[in-house]
Amino acid sequence: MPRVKQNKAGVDLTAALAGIRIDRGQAIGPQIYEALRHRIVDGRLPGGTPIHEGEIADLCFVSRTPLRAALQQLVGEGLIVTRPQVGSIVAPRDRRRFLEALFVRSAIECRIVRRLAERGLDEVALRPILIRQEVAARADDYATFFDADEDFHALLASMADVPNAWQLVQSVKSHVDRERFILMSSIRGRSQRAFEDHLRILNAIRAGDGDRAAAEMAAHIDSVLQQGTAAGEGDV
Amino acid sequence: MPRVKQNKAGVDLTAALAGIRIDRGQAIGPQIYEALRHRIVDGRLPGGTPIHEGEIADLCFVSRTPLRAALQQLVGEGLIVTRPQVGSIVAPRDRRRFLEALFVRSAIECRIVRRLAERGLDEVALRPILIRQEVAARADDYATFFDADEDFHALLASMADVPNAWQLVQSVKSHVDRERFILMSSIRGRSQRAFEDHLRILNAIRAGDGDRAAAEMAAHIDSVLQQGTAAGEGDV
DNA sequence: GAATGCATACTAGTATACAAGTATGCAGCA
DNA sequence: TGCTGCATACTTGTATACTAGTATGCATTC
Repeated sequence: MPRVKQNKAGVDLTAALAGIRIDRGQAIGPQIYEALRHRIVDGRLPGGTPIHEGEIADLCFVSRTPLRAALQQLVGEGLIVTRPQVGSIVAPRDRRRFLEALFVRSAIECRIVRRLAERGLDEVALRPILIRQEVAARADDYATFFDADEDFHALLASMADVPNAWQLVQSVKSHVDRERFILMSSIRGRSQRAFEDHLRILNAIRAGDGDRAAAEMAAHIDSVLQQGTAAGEGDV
Repeated sequence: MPRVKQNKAGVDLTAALAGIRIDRGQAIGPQIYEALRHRIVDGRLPGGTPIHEGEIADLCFVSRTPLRAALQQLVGEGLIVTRPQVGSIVAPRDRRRFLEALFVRSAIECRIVRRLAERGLDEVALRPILIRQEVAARADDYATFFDADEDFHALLASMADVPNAWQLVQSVKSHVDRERFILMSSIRGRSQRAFEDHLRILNAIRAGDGDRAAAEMAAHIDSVLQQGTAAGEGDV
C-alpha cells in the first residue's frame, strides 16, 4: 500500500513537494532541509500541514534517514512540531515567535553596524552587491532583491568579523520571512524602499555614527511590522 | 573485532565517556547530545579528539542512529567538525569563534535588559534564584553558581518575552563555556563577583536606566576576557 | 631510491527492518 | 443511547545492513 495519501487539511503534498530534485552526488539531508524550509517559508506548506516521515520520504524518493536529519533541524528552528510516537506538523505561524525573531535579528545586526561604524567598511566588497540591489530595486524584482539582501546582511556580518552570527540570524529569520512572503510579495516599491534603507545604514556607518547606524538598521528590520497584520492562513 | 580502539591523541575515550547513563524511557539522541556537549565544554573531550560514530555508539551502548542525531546538532553548533567519508573530530578551540559567541551573547542580552528597563521586573520570580546565587557565591561554590547563573539569564529572557532568544544564546554559549571552564574554575571569589554583577544589572533595570543596564550586562559578559589568555590545550 | 598506481581497510551516508508508544474506531455492556 | 475497554492501525524512535567515497600502505616501476 502506498504511504502517500490525502490529508484532511487539503494540502496536496504531491504538488507542494513537486520540483524537489535531489543531487545524489551531494548529501541528501541538507538538500531536503533547504527544500522543506523554503516551502514552509513561502507558504506552499502552510502551518498545520501533517508531515509524515514515510510519506515525505516516498515523495522525495529518499529514505527516512536523511529526511529525519532535515526534520530534526527544522524542529530545532521551530518550523516543525513533533509529538513523539504521534506525528509531526508544520508549526502554525506564531506571532510571538515572529516578534522574537525580529528582536534577535535587530539585536545582532544593530551591534554589527555599530562595530562597523567604528572599524569602517570594505567598499570594494560592497559595491557589486549594491549594484545588484539597485538593478533589482529599479525593476521592482523582489525575488532577486531578496537574494541580494541576504548577501548584503551576510557581508556586513563578515566585515564585522562575526560571520557565524549571520548564520544564527538565518536560523530564526525563517519566522520573519514567513510573514514577509505573505505581507510583501505584492507590495510595489518595496525593494526600492529597502534599498534606500541600506544606503542610509551605510551612510551612517561611513560617518562613523554608530547610534544612527543602529537606529537605521532597527527601523529597516522593523519595517516589516509597519505593513499591518497579515491576513494569512487560518492558523494562529 | 571491537570498534573501540586506542587513538593516537592519547585521549582515553572509555574514561571520558564513563558515567553516561542512558534512560531508555526517554529519547536517546538528546541525552547523548547533552552528555557529549558537556564533555566537550569541560575539556574531557579536548579539541582534536577523533569521534568515530561506531566507536562512540558502542561505548554508550546505543546504535549509530540516535548518536548521529546528537553529532549533527553538535556539528551545527560548531563543536564537532565532520569531513564526509573521512571522519569527525572535536572542533579545536577557536578564539575567533569564542569572540563571536561573546558578541552574540552581548548583543542579545543587552537588548533584553534594555527592554526590561522599560517594562520592569518580576521580583517575585527573581527572588528564589537570587537567593540560590547568594548562597553559592558565599560558599564560593562555582558549580552550583553556574547552574543558578543559567537560570538567571534564562529568566531575564523569559521576562522580556523572548524565551527562545536564550535558547539561541545557549547554542553559541558552549564556545564561551569552553574557555570559561579552563579559565575560571579555580579562581576564588569568581562567583561572588558575578553575583555582584547581577545585582548591579538588576539595580540599573529597576532604575529604568536601559543604557546603564546594557553597559553592566556587557561588562558582565566580557568579564571572561579580563582573565587573560587561556593556556589551555595544545590546539589553536 | 623515489614516485606512482593499485588494493585494502575504514569512514560517513543511506536504506531498510524492527520496536514501542499513541490514537482511533468498534464491539460489548450498562 | 451512552460509555468503557480492547484490538488494530499508524506514528516516530531505534537498530542494523548496505553503499560509496577517502586515505593509506605496499608493490611495482622508472
